[in-house]
Amino acid sequence: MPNKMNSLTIGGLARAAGVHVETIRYYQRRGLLSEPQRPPGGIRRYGVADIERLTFVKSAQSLGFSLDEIVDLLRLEDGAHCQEASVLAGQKLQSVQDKIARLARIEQVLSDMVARCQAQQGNVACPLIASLRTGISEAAQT
Amino acid sequence: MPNKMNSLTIGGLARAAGVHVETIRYYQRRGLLSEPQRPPGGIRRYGVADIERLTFVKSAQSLGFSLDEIVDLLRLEDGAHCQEASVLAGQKLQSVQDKIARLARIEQVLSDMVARCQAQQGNVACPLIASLRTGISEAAQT
DNA sequence: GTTGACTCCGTAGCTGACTACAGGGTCAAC
DNA sequence: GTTGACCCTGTAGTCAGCTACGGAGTCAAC
Repeated sequence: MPNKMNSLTIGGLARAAGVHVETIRYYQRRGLLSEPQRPPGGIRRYGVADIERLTFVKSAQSLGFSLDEIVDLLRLEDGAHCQEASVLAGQKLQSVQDKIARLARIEQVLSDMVARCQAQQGNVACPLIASLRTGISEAAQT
Repeated sequence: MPNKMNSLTIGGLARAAGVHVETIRYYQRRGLLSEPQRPPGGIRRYGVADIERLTFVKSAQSLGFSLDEIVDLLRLEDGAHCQEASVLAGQKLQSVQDKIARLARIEQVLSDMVARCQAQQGNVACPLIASLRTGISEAAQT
């Protein structure tokens, strides 16, 4: 998929993605986004793919990935050879599944709480800490 | 649940929770962990509940929550009145569900990739960016 | 009762992830 | 063909979240 209609300036890209121009440059330095070729005596242009890439970076960040980890994810996106890639993908898969499992437990506790709050008054428990207690022991709920 | 056997020094707590002593003090200043009463001319002691609380903070951080957001979660844990609490819990629930949804899409793409890499050789696609494309449009896969 | 490890408190420094200039070049609309 | 908005490069500053350090006090084992 090449660049179709790369017509955005860096400022336009920033507005479209909801980030600052300086953030885009910073990401380029960090290797999260490539710098398009600059025409001699001209300025660089960006396309829709760049907007989506930035949006992905921001989304992944809010899921608890560091920029270095996001570089890894983008390496997979950009296509690497199966040999190395599937090892990396396996590791990322593991960490994603782990995050999902922990979030699911938090979700359970929160939705229980909201439901019980609707049903009764006063105080209801919200055992978030217990929900993530190390062992993933689903027995033991005294 | 009161403090049963609060026998840890701050150093012991730090070791047990896998954080630095300074981090604990920092969290106390930020309101994530309370400072136990210091006996006159003595030192503070901590218990198992503190270990679990620290572990929860670290876990929540890796799920993309800021310390301020974790303070909110801990407010729910510590018990507030239903009126205010359920509004807050509802907001948190929303953001947790959103995170889970995005992570589930990433999981799908990664596990597909790993599976296809096992089945064939060469390069396989890994459309992570597309998986989070805004609209949650599950049609349109050109 | 001394000593070595540790606590307490305050303040300063570091890292990751931006964010803000400054000074010069480019573009497009008049 | 000028002007105002914007781009480019580089470097410095900011903010969240720690991390390190200094000097005085506390504890427990000898």
